Amino acid sequence: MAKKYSASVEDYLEAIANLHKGEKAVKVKQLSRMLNVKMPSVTAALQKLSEEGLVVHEKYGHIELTPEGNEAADDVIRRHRALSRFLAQALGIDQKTAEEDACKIEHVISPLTLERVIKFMEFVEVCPLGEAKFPQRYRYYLEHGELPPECLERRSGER
Amino acid sequence: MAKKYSASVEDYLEAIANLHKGEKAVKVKQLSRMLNVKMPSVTAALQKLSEEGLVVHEKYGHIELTPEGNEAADDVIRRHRALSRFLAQALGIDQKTAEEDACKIEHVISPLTLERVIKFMEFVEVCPLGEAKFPQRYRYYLEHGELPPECLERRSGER
DNA sequence: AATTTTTGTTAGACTTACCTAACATTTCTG
DNA sequence: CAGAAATGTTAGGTAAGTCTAACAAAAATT
Repeated sequence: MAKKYSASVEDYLEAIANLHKGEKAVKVKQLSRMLNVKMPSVTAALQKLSEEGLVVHEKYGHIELTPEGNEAADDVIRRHRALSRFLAQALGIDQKTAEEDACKIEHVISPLTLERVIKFMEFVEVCPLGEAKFPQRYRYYLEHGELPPECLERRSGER
Repeated sequence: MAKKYSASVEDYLEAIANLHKGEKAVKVKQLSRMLNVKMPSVTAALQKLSEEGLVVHEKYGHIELTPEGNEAADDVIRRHRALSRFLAQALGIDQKTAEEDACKIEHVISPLTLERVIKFMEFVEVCPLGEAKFPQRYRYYLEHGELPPECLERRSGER
């Protein structure tokens, strides 16, 4: 259950799974472009992944994930999605940066923290109080550098 | 300004800076323990760091940071603190896990995301509305698996 | 179908960052 | 202060993961 793979291995698995969703068969070249790596590096990586039983790849042939590889890939993708959503929606980070950071953080985040990130999103979406407007207010704060009017009104006397 | 160092280099700089705050001179052995690495690895790393002008270290002697090394270390520590606070305070993660995750994420987070993490904490602390109680409510949600009473009361009719 | 182009692989090298074993220096202690 | 213990260094190895150059197979083109 949920072995620990290197960042590199996870990247390959993730990329293969994502490419697999397109109609065409997954090729070395595609992976090479997607991962910003030269083709020989892909070949070498696939060899290792095959030996480890995560990928099926015969010389010059298609690239597929084994059930185990698929499971691992799904896990990475799950982490990736949760993180990029969190970064974009909760922290108001632009899509591109959110993607990039998710790509890195997904390899190092602990299961507990991931779970909490997910819970956080749930909570924000579900709680009907001010929190529902939380992201919007936070955006305002980001853009204007000061609290939104509805927050300021009540400030005096508090604290 | 703010060059890009490897995770390993950042770890060494951070550890040296932190140990430096104690009274004693920083020694190889301490670093070795702190970073879970054998002594020869430390020696090798220090050699490289010396060559790069980040550390001053003569054979068998004390270990110190150059101004440049110090600046880099401060930067890492800044990232680390912001992240561990965020994880602990905003996401309600236990101190130990927050520390561990911060240690990893600090090496890969983008400047923008870091800034947003910091801004998020500022906002939560500063906004006088429901958001001030946000972390508490979120904790409740974590512990009980459902929204706190004050949220539930207003649920009907909304959406 | 033969040739060119594209894609994939092999071979071999390099970098980072670790390790163990053996040796050297410092520091502690009797 | 001399020997023992602790600390530090050197030498040499290993593993991951990348690269370039050269070769091989497959696909596309005429």
